[in-house]
Amino acid sequence: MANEDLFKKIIAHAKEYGYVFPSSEIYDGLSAVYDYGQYGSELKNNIRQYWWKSMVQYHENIVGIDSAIFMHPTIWKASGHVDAFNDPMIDNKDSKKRYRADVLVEDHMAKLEEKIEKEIVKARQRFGESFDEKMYRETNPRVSEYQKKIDDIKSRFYTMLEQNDLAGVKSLIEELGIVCPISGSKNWTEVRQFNLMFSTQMGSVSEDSSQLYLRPETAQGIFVNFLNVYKTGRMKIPFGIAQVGKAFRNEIVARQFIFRMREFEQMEMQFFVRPGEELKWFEYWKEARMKWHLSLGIPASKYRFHDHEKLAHYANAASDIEFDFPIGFKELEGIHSRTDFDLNAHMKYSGKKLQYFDPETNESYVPYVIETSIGLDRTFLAVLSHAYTEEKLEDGSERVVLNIPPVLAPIKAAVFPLVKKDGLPEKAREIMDQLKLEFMCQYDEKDAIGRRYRRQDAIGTPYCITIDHQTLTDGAVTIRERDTMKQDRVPIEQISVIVGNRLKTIL
RNA sequence: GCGGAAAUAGCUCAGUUGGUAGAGCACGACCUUGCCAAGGUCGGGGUCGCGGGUUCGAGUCCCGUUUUCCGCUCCA
Repeated sequence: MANEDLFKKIIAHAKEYGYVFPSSEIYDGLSAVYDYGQYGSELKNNIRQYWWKSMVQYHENIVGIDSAIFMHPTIWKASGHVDAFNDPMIDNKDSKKRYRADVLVEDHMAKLEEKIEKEIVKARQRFGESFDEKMYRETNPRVSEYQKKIDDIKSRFYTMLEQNDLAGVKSLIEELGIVCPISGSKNWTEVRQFNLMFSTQMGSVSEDSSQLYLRPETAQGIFVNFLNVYKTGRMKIPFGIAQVGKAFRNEIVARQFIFRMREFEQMEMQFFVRPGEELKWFEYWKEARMKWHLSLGIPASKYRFHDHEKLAHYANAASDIEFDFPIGFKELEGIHSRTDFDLNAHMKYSGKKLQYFDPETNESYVPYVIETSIGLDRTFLAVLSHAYTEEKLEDGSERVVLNIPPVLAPIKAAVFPLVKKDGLPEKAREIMDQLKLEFMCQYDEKDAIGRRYRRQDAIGTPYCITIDHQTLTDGAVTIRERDTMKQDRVPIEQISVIVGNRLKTIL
């Protein structure tokens, strides 16, 4: 596929031009961990700021927080992560398929249940109205045989899960003669536990209570601060709490460059609303978030919604904004209606009353929550992969240019003296020293002017400012625009206005 | 985690049947010059991913391992 080649080129470009490096590279790297380089960290910062401005600064009813990565371990029990993120997995060696070991056993039990149901249906047909199901279950030898098996499996199996007895689970699977639905073989690997949460210790004690998790999502930091922010910020529903921060998931397979990493950054906002109004706000935020994406100047055809049919345990509506990456349409942002699941859970586990007193209705209630959760690294990848352009110019030459939205570009302007003599570098330095107070700028006097333009194209700098001999007499410079390669002669005083104007493409 | 492929300079790669590493670009200095890349001279940079083994001798053959890519699998 041509797109795979494109993806490889983007990854190579990202490394070659200081956007993204493999982590710990001189030590052979670390799987699925990446570092942002000198331009990458600028771009990432700019995306983060652009999001923060549009969410927090432009919404009077949304405030931002920055909660710790370490949190009380009980939070992850309340959120459901401790249960949902612990899956025993088993592979079939013949089909190479992987299954959740607990699901295999549960499916087996479901099959036995089905057999019982069949017997009962048959018996009901036979006995007609006089059929007593309860009696039949207890007395029929075949049915009670099945039931005994199920009860036996249940009692052993759930003990095994609780005690983390993975070897036991494996021998149970073998004992039950469970076969792989694909290969039909019983050739199983060992059962392994995949805990999607990273854990670590706090303090020097090795007790259970000191075990901590690195947060697998930032949302919980907002929920547990709901009361603090609501009270101290004098917030009135509907209101939102936003946060940007790292989250960690020990993915079984983390791949595809920075698309799926084990350490990643989320930009989240939890919007608290009156129960019953959540679906209205869900639609509102779906639209608002799509607008944000389109404000970056990336065409609408690159985005689409994907409404979830299968909802997570906490949600009553969910939709993803997907982006057309070189690897296909993939999730970029999720908008979820999380109901009151999280606040209720924390209320239950903490014993604190996480309610809102509505002065309009004089009622207290647990607010419902609409969540917008966008991957910062994924947005970075979306911007970068859309920006990467290989152009064939009229004169037959080629250039590689990053058409990054100017507001996000790492370097806003580059300053060049046309030649390295005749006082041009001095003049250029003068302009540089002024401009860099306002924008991220770069000074370059090496190599031919054309080559310097191309270097800036490759890192996505929207403007190049060239100082020539004439500048010394007329106080004007040449300003060259990245996308069109057009040049204009403008007075020095106007540079900052022109560069600044292009950065105002916000919403 | 399974299967397949790959790993040589910052990048793209060459390196014959095994005989202790090359090119272009990039980078640095100097010279020349200038409005859309690749002038000249000189220079820096590699224990060939890592660890074993075979061999008088391994970038080259064998085994292991790490990382990356593709497919499967998984995915709040």
